[in-house]
Amino acid sequence: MPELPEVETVRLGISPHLVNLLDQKLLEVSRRGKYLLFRFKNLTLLWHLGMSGSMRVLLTPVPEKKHDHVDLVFGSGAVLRFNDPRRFGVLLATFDDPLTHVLLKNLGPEPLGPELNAAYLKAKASKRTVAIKNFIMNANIVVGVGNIYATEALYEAGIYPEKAAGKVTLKQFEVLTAAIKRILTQAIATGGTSLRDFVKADGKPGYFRQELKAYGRDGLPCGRCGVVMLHMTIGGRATVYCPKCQKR
DNA sequence: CCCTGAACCTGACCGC
DNA sequence: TGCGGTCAGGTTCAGG
Repeated sequence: MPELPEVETVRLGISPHLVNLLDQKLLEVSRRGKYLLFRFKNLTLLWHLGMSGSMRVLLTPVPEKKHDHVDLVFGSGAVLRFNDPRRFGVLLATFDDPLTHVLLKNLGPEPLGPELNAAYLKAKASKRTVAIKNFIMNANIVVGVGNIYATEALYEAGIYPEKAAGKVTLKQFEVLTAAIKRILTQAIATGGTSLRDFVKADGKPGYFRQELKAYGRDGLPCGRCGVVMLHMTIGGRATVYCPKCQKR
């Protein structure tokens, strides 16, 4: 453990660069994939919620709860409080263009923009043997499609989740692309999916859970054909599918 | 380069 | 009530 001289050396080294650095306006909160970007004049905070992170805006003081890890305190007195039981979340500052940061530079296109389309996915999937579910969950291919929404999108598109990405047809990618965009858009509109931990900034859960048609419905009848939905594990993640509606 | 599986961490839940 | 095993919304990394 560093002793006093080492601590003092650190203090002298960092102070000239950092004093007053954070005493500035938050200009914008944007998003790239699942990363939140808090843009200030001289730096950007990159903040990822991991598996279990959530953020609350507190306008009046509130006692800390278990797994509250970070407060971002504003001049107004408002506090942005970060809670993350599993601690897979990430918070770091970058002083360069955040989009060139190692965590962001290799990310694929945003799913709701025109860059995500069937032709793009078809080209990227060429010759690849990985399951289509893993493929669309790969942030280097397209960002923002996690286990819930990959499961839902493949169900809606009628594609067997373990089908090799390279064997998915252009027509299937057209249907899949439309499904991803529709599902993500609707999930955003309903505040996301709350399974246990997740709450919105106002402390309330999201309501997309009641719209889920595949995720978590193994053993229940398919809403389209009535056949019992099945469970499988792909890439270590739970996957639910309809054996009749989802084509291999 | 691609693919797979393990690792990171804590808590909830289930069966015994 | 307790214990052990399993599982969970994401991402990175080692090894083949």
